[in-house]
Amino acid sequence: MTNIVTSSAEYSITDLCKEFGVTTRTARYYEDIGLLSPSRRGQTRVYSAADRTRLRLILRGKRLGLSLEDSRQIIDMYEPGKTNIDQLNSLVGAIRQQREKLNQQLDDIGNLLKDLNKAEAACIDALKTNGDK
Amino acid sequence: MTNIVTSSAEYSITDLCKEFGVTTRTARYYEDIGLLSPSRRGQTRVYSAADRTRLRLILRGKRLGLSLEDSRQIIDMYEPGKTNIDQLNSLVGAIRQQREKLNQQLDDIGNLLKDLNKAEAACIDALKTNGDK
DNA sequence: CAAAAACCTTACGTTGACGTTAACGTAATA
DNA sequence: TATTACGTTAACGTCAACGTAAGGTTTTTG
Repeated sequence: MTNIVTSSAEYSITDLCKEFGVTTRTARYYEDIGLLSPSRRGQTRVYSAADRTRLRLILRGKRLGLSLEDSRQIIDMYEPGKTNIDQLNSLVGAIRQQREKLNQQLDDIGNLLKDLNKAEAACIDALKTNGDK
Repeated sequence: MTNIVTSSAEYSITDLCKEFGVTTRTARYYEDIGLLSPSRRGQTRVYSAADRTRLRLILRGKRLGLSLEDSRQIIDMYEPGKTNIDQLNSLVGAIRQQREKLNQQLDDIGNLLKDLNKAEAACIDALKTNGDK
């Protein structure tokens, strides 16, 4: 259940997981590998809005077929904490690489959608032709 | 569909795999699980244009984060060999489901691209500001 | 106040998608 | 003729991303 007193949002592990349709095992696993790091109240995990956002980004990545390491990279892009120039430069490179991959995906999706349209049309046609046999 | 003069192109396993940048192990594995079924000349595999197309579709699926089983489903859509009406209907359902997933992906990619643009801009800005330290 | 619910850690198990090694056959080539 | 290149099967290994107990606290609820 959500908290009224502390207005800055907090989530229990089950609440958060239910919201995104993943198991608690998943959230704990993401913590194990350092993708999430909720604070603690005693032993119990307390997830902040920022944690929630990170999880959202991770799952978006998954929908796109990214590995968790890919997602980690991308999420790290949002917080270029270390202002080392070399790091920034390689970051720009990584960003452009990701963008190329995404453009390839866009292309693939377009083609696949076309294929699906054709397949559906053929199906419906077969249903019509065959429907009155 | 494609074939007019039986332009029977043939490919060896290494040629095909080199063309698509996968290992022969991969092609054999796809055969193991029934995703490819090249003919044989003696023991040796002989891949046809149709086999090549199937491989291309499988790899396109992979780029989109599909599992091999997903790709199998989709590829099977292209050959609705069995004109059972129930199958056709469920096929149409599957097609629409895939389309929804793809639309979700389109949305995700759009957002991710936006994020990457922002991240890149921030990087470049940091480089400019910091470049003359 | 007892039982159920929700939290925790630890640790072994599983699945998909191949990698890798071994052991061998065949065919062209130096 | 021997080396190289390409083909084969069989089988164990690996890695990511969790699933699934097992066993223990704490909190909530009837």
